[in-house]
Amino acid sequence: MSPEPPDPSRRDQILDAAERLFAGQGFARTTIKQIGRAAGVNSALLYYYFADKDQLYREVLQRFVAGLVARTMSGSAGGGPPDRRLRAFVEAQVQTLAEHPHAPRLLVREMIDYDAAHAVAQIQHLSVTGFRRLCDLIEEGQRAGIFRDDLDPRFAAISIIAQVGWFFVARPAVRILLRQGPDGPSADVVRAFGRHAADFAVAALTAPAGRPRTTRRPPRGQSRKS
Amino acid sequence: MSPEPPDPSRRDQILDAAERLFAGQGFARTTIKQIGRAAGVNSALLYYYFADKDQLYREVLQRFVAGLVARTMSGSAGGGPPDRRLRAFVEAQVQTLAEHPHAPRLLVREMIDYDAAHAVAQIQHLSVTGFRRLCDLIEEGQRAGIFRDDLDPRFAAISIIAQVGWFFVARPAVRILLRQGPDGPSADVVRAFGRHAADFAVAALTAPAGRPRTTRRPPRGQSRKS
DNA sequence: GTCTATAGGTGGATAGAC
DNA sequence: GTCTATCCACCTATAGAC
Repeated sequence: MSPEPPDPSRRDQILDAAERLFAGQGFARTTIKQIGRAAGVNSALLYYYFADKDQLYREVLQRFVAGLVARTMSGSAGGGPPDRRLRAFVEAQVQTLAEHPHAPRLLVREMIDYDAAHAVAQIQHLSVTGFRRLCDLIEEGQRAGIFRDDLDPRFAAISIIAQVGWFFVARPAVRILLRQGPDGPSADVVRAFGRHAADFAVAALTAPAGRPRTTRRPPRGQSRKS
Repeated sequence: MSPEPPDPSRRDQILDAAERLFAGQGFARTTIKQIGRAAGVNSALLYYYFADKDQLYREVLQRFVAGLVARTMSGSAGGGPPDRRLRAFVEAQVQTLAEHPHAPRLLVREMIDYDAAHAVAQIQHLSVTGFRRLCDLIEEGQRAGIFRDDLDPRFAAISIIAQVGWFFVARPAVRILLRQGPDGPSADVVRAFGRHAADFAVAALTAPAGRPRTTRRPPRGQSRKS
């Protein structure tokens, strides 16, 4: 494929191949031999570097999540008003996922197939960094009065993350819905959706300018507290 | 579990067991023998009713999607202003998924594992009904002037569906993020999130009362048109 | 470190009795 | 229609030569 890059250190070479395959066809359907072949090594060698298929999978996940966290964190860091940082957060999320299109599939598959049994540690990490950062951002905006304060920050954070997550996970459906080509939405459309998601989030959070919204809503005593 | 309902027609009995298992642990990890055991029949019998494991899976999907479509459609039907119907749409989506908590996992797994190869037909069906209905709703609200018109209706529809879809698919993560028990968010929290999602969607779509939003946004020539 | 060869286990699917 | 018994393919993981 490429003229044999000197030495991606074998180990990474295997991890790369594994990431591609796991993301592309899932854990179960990916065989050790496929990974070996794709990595250009004998399949038995995998057992020299990794204890078993399970551990290999966990390491792939770990490597990826670490990168994702680093990216989104740095994206929303720095100063500026909360809405600006919120926007940056969303766009960093989109950009990272656009560069690793199969990455979200890895995470989601993990959640779906194993109830995140392999990845609880990584997801917990994500939760105490990315998610928390987003919640803090929202709360800050609420205190500052530029975000409406009748939305639960944690729910809002989920809604915001969901937009982008779903867009990538449901790629095949999105492809059909938007009438895109067989490879899924083009890079242009992905970027456009990123801007949209940021707009949508900011619009939902922005406090209405004075007049109440069109819909009624009872005070609703925050039913979640246990 | 229940005192042996007389005759769920064997076939459905098998489909029920298969749906539970496929949703719970995925296609690959679910074995024919497991399904047989769970359905209380011999595994060989499955081949009397279904050609192979693949076809059984497709029938499970089909049965479920049909139900989902029927529900969300009737939920958003009827009269009322667009924002009210939008709210009804979201809440119908939540209610259906809450009653079939593993259902979205089935669909998503299908997209992730096989790029929706098994389910293109069903997804296309969803797209020409549920999704289109939602887009129409949004456009109607835009024409009526109660929804802002600077959002792309199809993107907005994706954002709206994403909230709920993600909430259920990412259940394990949501569980951790919201600090819920091992079984995932409680019924109360699910309902509360449903209300939130409707609020969030309506808030994002509702036209600002006069003054422009706080963030700048270039005219942006709808980069998606090819 | 990297390979060959193979043991050991499991799952999808079929044959055929009842 | 439903079951018993079994075949065959394939996959993970190990043993051991180089």
